[in-house]
Amino acid sequence: MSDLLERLRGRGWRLTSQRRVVAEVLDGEHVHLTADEVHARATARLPEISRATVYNTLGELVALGEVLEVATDGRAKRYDPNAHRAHQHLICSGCGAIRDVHPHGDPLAALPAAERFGFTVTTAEVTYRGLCPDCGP
Amino acid sequence: MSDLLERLRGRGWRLTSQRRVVAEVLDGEHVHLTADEVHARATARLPEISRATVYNTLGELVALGEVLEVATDGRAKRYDPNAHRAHQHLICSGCGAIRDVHPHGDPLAALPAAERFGFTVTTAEVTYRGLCPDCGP
DNA sequence: TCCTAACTTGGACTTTGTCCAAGTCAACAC
DNA sequence: GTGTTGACTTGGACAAAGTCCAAGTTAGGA
Repeated sequence: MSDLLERLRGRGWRLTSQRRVVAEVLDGEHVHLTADEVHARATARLPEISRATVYNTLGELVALGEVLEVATDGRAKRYDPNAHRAHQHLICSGCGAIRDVHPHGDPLAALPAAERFGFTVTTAEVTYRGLCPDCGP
Repeated sequence: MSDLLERLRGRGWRLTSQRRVVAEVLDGEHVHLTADEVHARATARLPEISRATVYNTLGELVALGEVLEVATDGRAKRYDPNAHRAHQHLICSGCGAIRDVHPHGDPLAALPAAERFGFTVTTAEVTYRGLCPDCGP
């Protein structure tokens, strides 16, 4: 993710301290933070950053394809910086913990043409749910 | 769904006019309504039904396994009465239309033990996305 | 160093959902 | 049929998550 900022600058992004901090907070492969969590961590480094800017920046990163938005439940969306390697999510129904997982095969291939109803289908998102070792079976 | 009410009564549910109306609104195989849409349709038949009761009743139907909750995006949850036949969802990124679809095989089987991290995995939910015929390719 | 369009800010506002005390009523007993 | 009672419903207050906007600030090119 360290070169993310350079990549974005190449795309005409204006590099502000706020955007830099948000990108730094999201750095790492296995992070799935809510917007509020991002804001809290960003505030630790840049006390005056506003919620609106965090939302704006996350929205831009998603639009640019650098971050994935994950709507795991009806609650807050989570932001996943691991956008450059296909993966799915495994979520604990007990505590909400999220892991990136890599199932076999391409889930898109499982949907036959007859079940596509004329749609141009582009993505298949799989959410596995269960109980993590801590939450017991 | 017409026998749903009888089934619920057998489970000790008190059969009120409000619950009957909510169940009737959800009747049908290919409905994916938000709580507010359910409330709007319920109000047409029973003007004084409250939002709280609609939320309560939907929550109970979900807990009883008669209705599925579908969190397709970060917006309102949708309620799917087609709970007794396994299926997945295909969503148009343009207009939000939702279709029930039936992919080949069991998506759960695609997740190898090594990718389960000790979780007891019980469900796999697949969301296909793309553009419907009306929204064009 | 200046200029300006782009960015940020705080607060008001919206949407979606939850909670609660008070009132109502379905179902059972008689 | 009537009475009783605990379960159900109601409206309104509240909360969480996110959007919007006018005013102020600033990155980066000239």
